[in-house]
Amino acid sequence: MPTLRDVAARAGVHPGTVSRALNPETRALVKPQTAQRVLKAAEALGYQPNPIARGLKTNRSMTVGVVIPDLTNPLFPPIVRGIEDVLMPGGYSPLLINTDNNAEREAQLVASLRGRQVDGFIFATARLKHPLIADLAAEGVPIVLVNRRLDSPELPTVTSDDAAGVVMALRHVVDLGHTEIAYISGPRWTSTGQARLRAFKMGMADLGLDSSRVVETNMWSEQQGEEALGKLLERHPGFTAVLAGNDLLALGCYDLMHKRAISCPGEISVVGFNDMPLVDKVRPALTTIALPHYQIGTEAARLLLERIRQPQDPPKSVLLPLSLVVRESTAAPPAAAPSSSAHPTRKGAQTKPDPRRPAG
Amino acid sequence: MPTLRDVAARAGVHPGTVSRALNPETRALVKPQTAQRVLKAAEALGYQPNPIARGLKTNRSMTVGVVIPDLTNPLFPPIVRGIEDVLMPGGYSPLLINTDNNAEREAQLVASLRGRQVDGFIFATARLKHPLIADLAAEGVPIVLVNRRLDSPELPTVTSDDAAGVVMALRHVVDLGHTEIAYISGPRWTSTGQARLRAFKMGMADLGLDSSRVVETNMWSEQQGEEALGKLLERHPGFTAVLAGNDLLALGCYDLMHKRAISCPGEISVVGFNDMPLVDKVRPALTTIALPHYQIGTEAARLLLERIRQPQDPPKSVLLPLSLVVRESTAAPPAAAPSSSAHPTRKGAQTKPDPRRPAG
DNA sequence: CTGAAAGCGCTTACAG
DNA sequence: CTGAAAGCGCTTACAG
Repeated sequence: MPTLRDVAARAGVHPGTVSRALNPETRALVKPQTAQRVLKAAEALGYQPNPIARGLKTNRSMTVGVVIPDLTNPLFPPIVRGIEDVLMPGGYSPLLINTDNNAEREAQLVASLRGRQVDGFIFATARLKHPLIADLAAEGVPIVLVNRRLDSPELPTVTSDDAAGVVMALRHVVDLGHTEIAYISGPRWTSTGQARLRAFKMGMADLGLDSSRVVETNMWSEQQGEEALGKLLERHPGFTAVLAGNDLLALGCYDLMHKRAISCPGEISVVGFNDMPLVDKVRPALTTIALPHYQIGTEAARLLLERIRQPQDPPKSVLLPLSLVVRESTAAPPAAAPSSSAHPTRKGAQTKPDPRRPAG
Repeated sequence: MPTLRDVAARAGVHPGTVSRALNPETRALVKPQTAQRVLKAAEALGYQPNPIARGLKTNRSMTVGVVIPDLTNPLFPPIVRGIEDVLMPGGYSPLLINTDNNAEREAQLVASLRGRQVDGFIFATARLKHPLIADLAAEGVPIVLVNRRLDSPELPTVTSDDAAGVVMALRHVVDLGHTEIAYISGPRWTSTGQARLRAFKMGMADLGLDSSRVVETNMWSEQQGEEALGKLLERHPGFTAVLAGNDLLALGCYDLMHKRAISCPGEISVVGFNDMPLVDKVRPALTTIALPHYQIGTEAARLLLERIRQPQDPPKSVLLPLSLVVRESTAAPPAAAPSSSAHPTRKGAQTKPDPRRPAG
């Protein structure tokens, strides 16, 4: 592999000059003709600068850490692709680590990434209390959060409007005629779990509906979703629709309903959250709130690049819009067809049926 | 961040000595007591060696390129996790790139990885003819292939036994009573597409069955699977079972059958290949041939580490076993119940029904 | 067994 | 505008 010296020799200039000519930011310092000569020599030799050597000098590695719970959770691949597709053209490579929701493992892997001199981090694993991330931020390490926030400090974040999503889901089932609605909440130690639960309670109260049918899980998993629906059926029977904190929890509901031969949406309607890849393929295809996964990744990467390149600019955050995707897991409640008497206390809900779906 | 010099100062020795004491491979060169002192000083300072500086000297980056078609294809996340889980404890970090099956994009991204001085590559994108990989191999770059091979040269590869898998699938549907069996082949420019198609033809011939109901696709995609089933129905009607070259093609069959209201497995049984995550969740849950995805990743990473550390050892390959997973997409053919008269020409097929499934 | 020195391939003040 | 030089944090022949 040719080095700077080789290019310098061929162009008949000093290596320092080659360095300046090749870097677009310093090219202005060298006479245009000289720059031309250098560029041509570099081209002829197929010269590629060695980022390791550059990194040693500039104290940057041109890599960033991307911290996710688990790549095999279908939510993350599109986000990671979005990150890569922005980072790589920007000259940065992502270094991916999976924490398996294990704080110790996370600390260890993050330490190894710091040892590799990563120039910043994208975290998809934030808990409301997260000393590791808070400490990193305090040290001035560029950080961007995706999906979830910390309770403090204010870090640049790419999230979607959790509350608005829950309200959309709620309005959808209410429009179908449901009034007895249960909620399976994700863990309260995540900002998403907390925000979505709050939105459910407020939304139900606004509609004058009973918001006491709630079970909280302590992880975002299918297993927990299955257990949660079991608890709901036991403790708060009589509901005809259940909103799940995310798609994994919703799929867990499917598992239990399959075992107990409860029909979905015949007896109980289910709404998820996230629109993970493939939830359109399950039966019944899942009605859910869609996040722009890929875009979450691209925006996060863009934000991080900004933090790295202009560290003193005030940190920006991005709030992405979401949308209701109506599929097969929601329908009118059994027996009581949707009529005005079926939802006696509704105030403020739009009665306009969803245009993508035949009424009733 | 403390450097070697800091440790040396604290331990009262020369930086060279610190380097030797800290590296397990050279530790024997320094007096045990000195080594102890150095280790303690390093510990006290929280010293972490800088891999960038080391890499500059040793001409290794401790990174490897991992080249896949597209991370959002559910087949790859478990493989990538397997790779990471072996590489990272070994001190290496994977650098992931997505080619989108675009040779130009692949060449460009591989070049950027080489610029980053990766110490080796794992390719999941091999075509039978693949000059890029062949050239890299000729240069002596450590390479491991997963899933697919080149026609030459012999590179270390982690694959599963494609032919055996097809035979398992075939025997399964024959045991259910099918004799009119179609095949949707993946692209012939991949070793997997080629090997599986051959195995189907040979297997059918061995059973004395008609193996002419074949359509070849030019990509592994749902879309192509849907089109292929359409062609089969048009050109070779009358079959009661279809084996798909992989799960994506099988899911494409589902799409067409859903549109045309063809019942699966009522009218046509479908068998996939790969057991991608989530194909157990689709309806009907897909009967398929399961690959040990995660293990493919771990084995590939292990093989690559061997190639990097002992380049002159002869290259090894690994052939992983697969297994039939019977779910809901296969059943006895319609009308003709499985009886001896229904498969007049069977020779050599085991008639023992699959134990995991009630007969007929 | 340990020190002194050179050097990996770059970047960047400092002169001129 | 360009050259000469120092140095980023390591490793590793070479002495002693």
